[in-house]
Amino acid sequence: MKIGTRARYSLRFMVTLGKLSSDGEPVGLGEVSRNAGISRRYLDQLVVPLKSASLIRARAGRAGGYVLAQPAEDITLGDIIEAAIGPVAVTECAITPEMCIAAEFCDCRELWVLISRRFTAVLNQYTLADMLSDTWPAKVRRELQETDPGHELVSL
Amino acid sequence: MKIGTRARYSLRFMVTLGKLSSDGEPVGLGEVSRNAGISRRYLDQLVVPLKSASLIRARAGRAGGYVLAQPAEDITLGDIIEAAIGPVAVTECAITPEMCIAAEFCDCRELWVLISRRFTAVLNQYTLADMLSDTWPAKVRRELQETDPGHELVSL
DNA sequence: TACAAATCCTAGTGGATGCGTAGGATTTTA
DNA sequence: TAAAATCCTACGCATCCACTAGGATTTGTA
Repeated sequence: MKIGTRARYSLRFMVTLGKLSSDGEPVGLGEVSRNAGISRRYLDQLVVPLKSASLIRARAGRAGGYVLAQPAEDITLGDIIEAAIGPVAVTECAITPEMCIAAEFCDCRELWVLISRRFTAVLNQYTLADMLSDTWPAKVRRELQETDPGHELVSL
Repeated sequence: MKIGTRARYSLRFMVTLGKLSSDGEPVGLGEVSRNAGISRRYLDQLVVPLKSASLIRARAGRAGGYVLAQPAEDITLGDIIEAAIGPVAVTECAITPEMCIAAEFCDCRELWVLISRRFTAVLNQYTLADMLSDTWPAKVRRELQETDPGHELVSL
């Protein structure tokens, strides 16, 4: 149930782009590639859906590159992930109830819906600006403490 | 990032077993297979880790089958899923920070940890007994209303 | 106007993983 | 002793993922 590189790299791309393009000048994929540790060729592809979703704008040609198409405050993490891989859900039946409603024996769908919503809730709660801020780690840590105290499996 | 059949069927298996074995007599895989809509051969495999985790007990031989090894109240959904597919996390780096800590450019790990914990929090919040109760759908619905009101994408 | 540097578009491929089947050995009860 | 169940290992197939590749097009600059 792991999230694949498409979503992960897309997010990392957006974060990196946000860092590098603070002056508003377009940033080339080569530079992002070096800074984010993602193959340039692969970035080529990842960028397509982000552009279709109007999260970034491209300038072709020499001295071209990409810029955020909206202020980072207006781009939620959900926007990014959904653009990258489509609707976020933990099972197919959480998106398309008809697939499972016929199967009267399975009482699990409610659970998968609940988990899927918790998932998207986090994604919609934060924006790219949150991740760009240097208080980001502290913010997450605080959130973890509040909602899930006394859990130290992952140190963070 | 979908959950595979291993986890989904394992949960469905446990629910079905709970329903069928209320009298304490072992239930054969054939019967579960018919009731849960899962291939008997496949169940054969799914059952192994559940047994290792002491969630079910087997009786071999004729008139054998499986029983819950603990009261349904004591089996959390997290127990089941973890037995089926191992630690629940949305990325590898959420489990093994060392994998990513070297990469100083990626600020995404915190997010994946947060989401993973939200995931497991739901799983640990409910038990098999919850799912066996006929108030289960209502309970989930209430939970959704409270934490995420005004969200009607999936009807449930 | 030519060149360089960038985006853009479409395939294709190798590997891994997931899903399920299959055969048969072993245990236990009737 | 036969039947019905668990138990164990292997394998096959399909699908998806991650990434590479080649080249076309756009655009700024000398």
